[in-house]
Amino acid sequence: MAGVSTVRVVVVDDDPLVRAGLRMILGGAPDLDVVGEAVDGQDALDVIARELPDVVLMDIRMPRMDGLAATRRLKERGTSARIIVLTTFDTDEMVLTALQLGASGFLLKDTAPADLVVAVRRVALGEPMLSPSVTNQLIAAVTRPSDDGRRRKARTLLARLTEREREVADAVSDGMTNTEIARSLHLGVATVKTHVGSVFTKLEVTNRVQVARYVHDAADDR
Amino acid sequence: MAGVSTVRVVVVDDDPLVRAGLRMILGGAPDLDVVGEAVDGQDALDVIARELPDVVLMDIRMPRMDGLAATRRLKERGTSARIIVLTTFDTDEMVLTALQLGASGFLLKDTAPADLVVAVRRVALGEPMLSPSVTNQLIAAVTRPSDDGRRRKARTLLARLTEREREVADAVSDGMTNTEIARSLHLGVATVKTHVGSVFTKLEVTNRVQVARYVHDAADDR
DNA sequence: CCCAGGCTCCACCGGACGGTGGAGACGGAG
DNA sequence: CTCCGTCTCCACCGTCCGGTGGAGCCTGGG
Repeated sequence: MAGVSTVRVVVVDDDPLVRAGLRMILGGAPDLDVVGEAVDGQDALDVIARELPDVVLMDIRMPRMDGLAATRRLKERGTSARIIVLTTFDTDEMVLTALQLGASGFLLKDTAPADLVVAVRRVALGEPMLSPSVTNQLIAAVTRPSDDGRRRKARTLLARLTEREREVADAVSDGMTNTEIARSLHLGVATVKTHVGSVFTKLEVTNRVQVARYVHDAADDR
Repeated sequence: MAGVSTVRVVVVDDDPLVRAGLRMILGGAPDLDVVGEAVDGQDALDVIARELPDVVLMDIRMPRMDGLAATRRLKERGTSARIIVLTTFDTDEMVLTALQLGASGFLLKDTAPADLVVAVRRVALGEPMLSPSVTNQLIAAVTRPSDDGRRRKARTLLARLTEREREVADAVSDGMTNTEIARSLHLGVATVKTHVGSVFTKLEVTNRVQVARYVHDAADDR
């Protein structure tokens, strides 16, 4: 895909100095070709549609349409361009949002020129490229021990349930009525009521919404 | 911290050929110094305790004690050494486990020698270093679009609720009865029932457990 | 062998829930 | 001003839920 020969790049930033700087840095590499510039997200959509670049360097903070919105639009219309988000700040939320939108890279503006060139090359090849601090955020996001307290408690309590009770509890937390559960498990309604009752006792709750809470807490993956 | 001058490295792998290879690659860099080798996790603990390296290149698959277990032990005893996990395979689980244990890097054994040297230097400086495919796994882990679908739907539907209805819906999903909600919001039970009713209509559900599902889906942060 | 525990079911009851239709007050949009 | 939406409440009614106290059945362990 793309540049076996030359990697076509579009630079999107509202600051003329930044655009000039990027053009100079990337232009210094013989295998990179800055084929277009845009000053905001709206502009970027046009330029990218026209130039069909391999890689887009996209600022986030821009007037009219910001870089994340532009990235969303591009991905929606199935662009083949890989997008590197380039920003001064790396707030947690922006990083996750950008990556969820399908950005291939997330670089801080303090990235060394040489690294920037490397990043563009790698992204053009389909590899991801993140600044170290962004990588750290990603690791932190994945590592998070979640809501350990509630989850442990929920698991402990749920572990006391018998097989059948567990099935019933699951059905309850799916929002089913006793009658529906009875049908679904091929049981009498009376039996379901018995099971639901012992689930209440074992989980120390008094209504089915609270059962749903426990079940969902315990299931909460990741 | 550590190597302003020389980065002290320990290589841990049960395969003599791999150790020799790594020693050659890293030894070729004047600022890197391979100060020790270990053939398994158990051995590694001793060598690292003795040599106090800046960076450890740690294989996962090893006899006696594997690399992940060794990493855990090292971190438990508060080692200052940064650990790069080096393996042929990059299963999802191993990656997450390694990072949760505090590994600073996760590289595949097909990493280019030059990149390996770069990785050791960066990790020595406290930066993370992941192979592209590992980064992709992390991104995938964070992206999970499945959750997103339910969540968007839930948010959309919940957005239709009025302020009051939203409060009532929250109370409902906390497992409160109508009477409790009435007391907590200083309302008549009749009013609560009305609100609950319109919540059902707007969310297109028929009982309060299903309301709890929507509310929790929409709230599901991370 | 018996007993404990799990699964299945039953009857009864009061209270909570869910659906329907209405009403008065208030505030903002047209 | 009138209309519309929101918030507040009311009454009625059938259903479902949750609690209590049973009862058989089967399996596995002491």
